[in-house]
Amino acid sequence: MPRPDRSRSALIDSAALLFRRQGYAATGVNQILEVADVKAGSLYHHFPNGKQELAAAVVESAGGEIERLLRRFLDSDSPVGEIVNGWIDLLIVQLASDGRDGCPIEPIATESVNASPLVREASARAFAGWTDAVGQRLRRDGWPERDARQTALAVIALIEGALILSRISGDAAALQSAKVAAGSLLRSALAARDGS
Amino acid sequence: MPRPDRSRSALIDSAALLFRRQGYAATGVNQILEVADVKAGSLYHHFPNGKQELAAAVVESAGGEIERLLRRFLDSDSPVGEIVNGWIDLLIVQLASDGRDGCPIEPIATESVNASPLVREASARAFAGWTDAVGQRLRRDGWPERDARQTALAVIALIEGALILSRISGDAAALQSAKVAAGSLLRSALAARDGS
Amino acid sequence: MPRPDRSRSALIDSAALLFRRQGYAATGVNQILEVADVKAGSLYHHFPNGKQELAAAVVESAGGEIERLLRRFLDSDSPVGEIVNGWIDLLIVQLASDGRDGCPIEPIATESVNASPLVREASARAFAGWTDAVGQRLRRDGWPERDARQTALAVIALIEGALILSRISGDAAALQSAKVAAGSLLRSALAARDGS
Amino acid sequence: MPRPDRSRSALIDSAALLFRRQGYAATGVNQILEVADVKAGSLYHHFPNGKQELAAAVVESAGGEIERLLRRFLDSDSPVGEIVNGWIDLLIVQLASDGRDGCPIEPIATESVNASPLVREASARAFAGWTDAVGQRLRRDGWPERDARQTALAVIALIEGALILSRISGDAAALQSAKVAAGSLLRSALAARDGS
DNA sequence: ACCGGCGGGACGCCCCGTTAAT
DNA sequence: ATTAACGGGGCGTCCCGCCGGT
Repeated sequence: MPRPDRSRSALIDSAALLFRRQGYAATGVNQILEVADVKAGSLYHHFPNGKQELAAAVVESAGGEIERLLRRFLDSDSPVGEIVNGWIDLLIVQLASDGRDGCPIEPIATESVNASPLVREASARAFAGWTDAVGQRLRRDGWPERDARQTALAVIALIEGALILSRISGDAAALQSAKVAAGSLLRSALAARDGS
Repeated sequence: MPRPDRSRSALIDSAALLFRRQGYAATGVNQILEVADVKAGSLYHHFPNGKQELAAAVVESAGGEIERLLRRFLDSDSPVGEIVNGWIDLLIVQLASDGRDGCPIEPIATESVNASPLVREASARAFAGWTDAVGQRLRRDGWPERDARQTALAVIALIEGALILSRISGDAAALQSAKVAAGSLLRSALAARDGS
Repeated sequence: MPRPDRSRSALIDSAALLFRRQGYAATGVNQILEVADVKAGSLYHHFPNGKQELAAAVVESAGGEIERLLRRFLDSDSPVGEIVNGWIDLLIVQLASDGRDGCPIEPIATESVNASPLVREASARAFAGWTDAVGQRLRRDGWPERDARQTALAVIALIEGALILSRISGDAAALQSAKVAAGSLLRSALAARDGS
Repeated sequence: MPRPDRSRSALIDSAALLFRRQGYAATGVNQILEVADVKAGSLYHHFPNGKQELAAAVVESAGGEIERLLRRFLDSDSPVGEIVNGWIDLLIVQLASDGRDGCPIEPIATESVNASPLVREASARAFAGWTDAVGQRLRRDGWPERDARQTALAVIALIEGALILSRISGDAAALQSAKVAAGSLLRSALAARDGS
């Protein structure tokens, strides 16, 4: 007998995997159910608003998990630039994995931006959380508030974009360039601050 | 009487519009046909491989158009940084338009990355074209080949990523930050080169 | 804490309302549960045979209530014709109400005629009760058994049919015509008897 | 190879049969498709609004067919009362058939009255057509306009109601009583007119 | 005895992208 | 070169058990 609430997390996990690889619209609910080994009735019990609500839960879950991991990385004493470089290296490895996994949130977010406010808002929260994580670390390093926010946002954008380009082109060149560029952004601003 | 080949371009234009707003999988062939005012038979006359081939044509068309426009911008005598800033300003305006239009290619590309090599390759070509346009301008400015390529790729990734984040968050902050960051990347690399 | 058996009557009342407006098959058990503010477990406690048994209970309850009301009307000293006219006037008012309510039994009965003997028999009993009520009054007025039965049946049929036609056409014309016709049937039969 | 437009009429015929026996909501589209031996795609080609539009077409088709038949009956020289008696006898025979067939329109109409204006209006037209057919015959017999309309409406209501009661009770008593009552209504009014 | 949460399959209607015929 | 037909699958919701708690 399955213990209560196995269904819910199984659905989120399976959906996260499939959305990440195939996209939101291209992934059928039935496929998710099959992978999760859960019957349709249960989905509707846990997520009365169906696929959209499930997607929002996936975004929240994956976004939160990534944010926690990111914050743990950023808590280290290493320079931010090195931490971000390490982070991107992780993405490169993921990209080389079987599923050619990219960002777990971006496909869901992009496809739902004009269709599901529920998902859009969850995605916005997730990205904001990541940006805040980086921004707070920069502030701790002594960056002025405004510069910290802007640079954090640019770094997240740079990584997102590079991940997409790399997935499409099939090689890691974009991510490698992003490493160099992120290092430059984080260093150059530092230099500017030091130079003041 | 419609002149020959009205169908083909009407299909591409309509599909481009709809894919950009709704995504690839979420856009039905019937919807495209209706908007284009074209009957199903014509689609399979011009694009025997159906929706995928149409999407590839859209990517090629939109990608080429953007590349031509980008090259015209980059031909100016202004500094690259200013040109890129102007480019991003255009995207900010587009984002504020009715359709909250983002990149015309990225949604198609992301959704097709694991599903349609045809589209994936067309998308890769488009992004490579843009990157080359920027890279060539940097080389003309005297940048060494390797730096030019890397920085161009990073700038395109940065813009792509910022556009996505801005679309999702609903405000232009990410694109604004991208402007600052792009300026920094293009300037700092120049400085590094000059300083050497 | 809800007092025992609130659930049962709440279910019957809610189901009666919804079946009458939407029909039997078109009304979901979940909708009934929601309106009744009762959880699924309770339904299958009170009605082990589920929706069908609930429908039968609704028919029995509503049918009995109407029969009691009808008998009270018919107990008056007024001529039958006038009583029936008053009855139809009530239906006209109900029809003009918010829910455009028709007969509470007929939709359930019609939909179940070939599907649920349980409900079919309950419906037959309800209609037979109404017919008997009218027939008994006619006998009390001195009508011969056979005429009383036939005319009572015809009057009930006439009213049922007129109610349906009025609901569909959206105006009360059919019910108005039924008033005239019912008066004629009850008078003419009387005349025939007197004239004999 | 099926010749064009076989699908459309096959769908209407099959739906008419099934709706009449099982009701509208209780009949699944898939069941109709199976009986008609037609694939789902075709249904939505001929009836873009789906089940509702199909039901409206069924009502229109069956209603029209009955009206034509009814008018042919009423064109005869026999007295109206006899014609109506003959008509009811037909219904009694139908009721005794395998499918316990009742009115082909009433179940659809009743179930859709609060759900589908499309069907409601088609049903109203059908019933109005039948009423007009009887009313016109009465006028031809010399009845005054108002009496003709009212009596025609009452006769149709009486027959509809009796058919329902007979279907539910499982015997033809209600229809038999309706024969007597209809005869009385049509004769008594005639007598009144003659007596004037 | 009564109620609540969760799960289970089946099926609801609709529409998809596509192919053949007229 | 348009209208008809084709299967298959889209998501949602159906009605109903089986528990555990009270």
